[in-house]
Amino acid sequence: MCQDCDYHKILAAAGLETTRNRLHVLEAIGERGFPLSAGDIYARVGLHRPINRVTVYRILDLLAEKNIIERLSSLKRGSYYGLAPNENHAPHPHFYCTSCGRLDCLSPGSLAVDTEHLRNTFPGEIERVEVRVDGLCQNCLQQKST
Amino acid sequence: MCQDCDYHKILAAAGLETTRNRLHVLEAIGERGFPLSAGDIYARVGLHRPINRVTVYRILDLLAEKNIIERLSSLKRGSYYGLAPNENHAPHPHFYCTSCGRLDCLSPGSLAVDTEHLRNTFPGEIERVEVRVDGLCQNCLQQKST
DNA sequence: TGAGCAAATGCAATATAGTTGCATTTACCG
DNA sequence: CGGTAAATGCAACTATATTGCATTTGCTCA
Repeated sequence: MCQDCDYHKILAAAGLETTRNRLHVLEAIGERGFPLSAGDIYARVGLHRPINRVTVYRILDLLAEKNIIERLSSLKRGSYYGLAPNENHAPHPHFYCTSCGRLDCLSPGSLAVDTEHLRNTFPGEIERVEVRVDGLCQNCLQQKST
Repeated sequence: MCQDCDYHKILAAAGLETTRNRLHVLEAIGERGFPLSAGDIYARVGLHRPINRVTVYRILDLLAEKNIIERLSSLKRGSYYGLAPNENHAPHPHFYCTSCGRLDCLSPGSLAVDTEHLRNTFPGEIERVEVRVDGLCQNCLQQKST
């Protein structure tokens, strides 16, 4: 993710002003193929223009609340952020490597979860389902065996 | 979870000494029907006997590493801990209420995930799959509507 | 255009969760 | 009983995130 998303349009659709910081944050998240930590995003945005750490956190909170980005969890401290599912991106599971700490996107179809039954029977309200696979990525696995 | 687990036996099987602190940590986790945060566990164990925060963290790390307990993530900061899947407990998804912040166990069958295909095709090594449903629990949903 | 205003951002201080190094205590083994 | 390794305690520290308040930015309407 993502060449296909017009960030300006997305922000406007959510009723948010299109500031340079917000665009840079979105670009930082979208230009990598995998979710980033707040610290990573802060560092990447900072390459373009000085920005305050707090501003990054606030933008991330705002974008997550508006469902533009998605907050993802892992076994590491701190959250990761990726573009939220939308017309261009189907919801998909992630893979967390317990060795190198990188979070990767798995293809939407790689792990089928049938939420139908739960949605029909659960007494509360379901907003989203997060599926994360933990283990060793190919790289780390190979390095261990040599 | 869990009346069915003999914690002493479980610790011994993992080659760990059965200290009072470890038993109290396991009891604290097992006696509630849902996973607890490190802070909760620290507080509950402290009711029996003074214990150091660091000791709790170290025991949690150790038990998680030995697969006796399972570290769970949520949208909140910090991890939750529950008894790990074993002969008495099938792996199961969890529900995180974004309003009250409580993490609950869902029944093992409530959300079927077919990992077969992924396990056959994934180039790395898969250790576990964590499935978390986010939304509003029944309680919080009712309180909002009144 | 520019004054007024709300939203966005910056900055410093603080909070929360977890970690590290080292000293002390406990529990096992001969 | 004495020696030794494991477990625990304590203080300091790190990383991540949040809060309150001051300043800047950018939109709106005269």
